[in-house]
Amino acid sequence: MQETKKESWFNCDVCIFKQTICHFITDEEFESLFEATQQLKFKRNEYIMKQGAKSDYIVYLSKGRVKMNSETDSGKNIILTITNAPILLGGAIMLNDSINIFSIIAIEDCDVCLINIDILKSFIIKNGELSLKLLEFLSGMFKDSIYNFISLAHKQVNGRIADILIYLSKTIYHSNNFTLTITRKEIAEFAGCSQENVIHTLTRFHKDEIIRSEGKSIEILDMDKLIKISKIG
Amino acid sequence: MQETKKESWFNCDVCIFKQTICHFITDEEFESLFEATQQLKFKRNEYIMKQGAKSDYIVYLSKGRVKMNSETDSGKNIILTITNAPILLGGAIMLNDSINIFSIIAIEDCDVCLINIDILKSFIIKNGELSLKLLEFLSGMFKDSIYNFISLAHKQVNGRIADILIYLSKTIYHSNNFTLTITRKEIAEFAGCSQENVIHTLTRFHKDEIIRSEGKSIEILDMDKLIKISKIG
DNA sequence: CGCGAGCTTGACGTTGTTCAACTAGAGTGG
DNA sequence: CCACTCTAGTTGAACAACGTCAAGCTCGCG
Repeated sequence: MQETKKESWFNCDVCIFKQTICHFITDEEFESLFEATQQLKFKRNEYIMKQGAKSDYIVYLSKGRVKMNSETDSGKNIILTITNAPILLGGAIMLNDSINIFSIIAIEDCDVCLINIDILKSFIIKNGELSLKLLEFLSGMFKDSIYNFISLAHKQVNGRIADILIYLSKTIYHSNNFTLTITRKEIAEFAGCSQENVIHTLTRFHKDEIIRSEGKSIEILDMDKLIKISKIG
Repeated sequence: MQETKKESWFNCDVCIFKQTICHFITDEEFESLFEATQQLKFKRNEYIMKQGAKSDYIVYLSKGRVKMNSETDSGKNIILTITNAPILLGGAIMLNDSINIFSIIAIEDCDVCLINIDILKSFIIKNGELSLKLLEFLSGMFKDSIYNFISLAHKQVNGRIADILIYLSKTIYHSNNFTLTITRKEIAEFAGCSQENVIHTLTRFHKDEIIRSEGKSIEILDMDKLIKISKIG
């Protein structure tokens, strides 16, 4: 986790955040926002935003994949959702008070911009189009969490694992044949079940020739069947 | 579900939405927004906003209590959260596209204003402070859902029912001694378990003198114990 | 080589669902 | 006034789903 400011090794010109959000602000405004922005690199398992802590920034993830993690006092974890770049992730600002109710943790090497909320807020007040765009952006991050919530509540493990495999393939790795960057334990935390249950389910899917599962490598052989399992629950 | 426009039987002067959000817009702007606002009454079990449907309004709940409900193809329901007036509830606008991913259903008689999104959007663009306030308001509605999600994923039925009882007492009915306006089936849908399991758990709590449960009437006798059960899971 | 982290397997007990039968109260119609 | 029906709530027993535990495996790394 190293910081290199002013001498940006990120190319802001290709940044979605700059292109869409900052499209509405002047060059000088962008400069002052940029001055107050930290550009950081995170490695796997490093905290980008910590549950329980105050944060005065929102996170723009320009490269890599992260998990939103909630941990109990007893040390149990659940993963609200997994997401990948490019995306804007707001912790505190979206939740009305300044304390994060979940953590954002890198599951791969990530490039991140931490954008100061106060300065951004001052622009929002001056610029309505910006705020509308921001509203759209930030709200998007909840959608996946809610979907996962619904999946978790409605379905049992078979269906939930099917959902997760479909989600990983379509939204996270963009392929039917992908190499996991998360552990079975993390899949279990995502599905809200035990690690052993994940493994049992995966081997069952493997035997039924719905997927090919070999260590970190997973290939979806029969997407239709997987969707059917997801629908049944 | 009857409509009475222009001759408002709601008193806008005591409306939180008007006081906070509309504080930032002019009287004329408020008038034009008011013209495009439907004031409606809903009875128990009526849909205020329907899952799968498009909606071009956000919901201001000025009286009553509602549930956010998600239903599967197979007819199973889960309740994302229950909330009460006064509160602003956005469906589509918060979720980046125009299709509602859950329903909002009255669980008691409700007074509701349906506020046109397009007109509101035009004010947001013109007025940054309004949009900031709106962002805060709308984001609040997700907080409870996320908390419930975490409870559901982390805990087993004992802890989830404890969570729900605490939530109902503190946030919904504002008393340790309240009369339920939802059925056991709805508690089950809230807790993500079967109706029988809810009843078994409630009678267990009753026998252990943690609560007094008599039909719709519930009294929390030992809040400390309930909190302990919630923490253990 | 030895160690540890991640993964896998099967046995077993707990938790929770399903099912079926029963109760209580509210509304309806003769 | 009494049947009747409908809905909500309740109970217990059988069964399935799931978590826990314990043991062993594999692979990368010092």
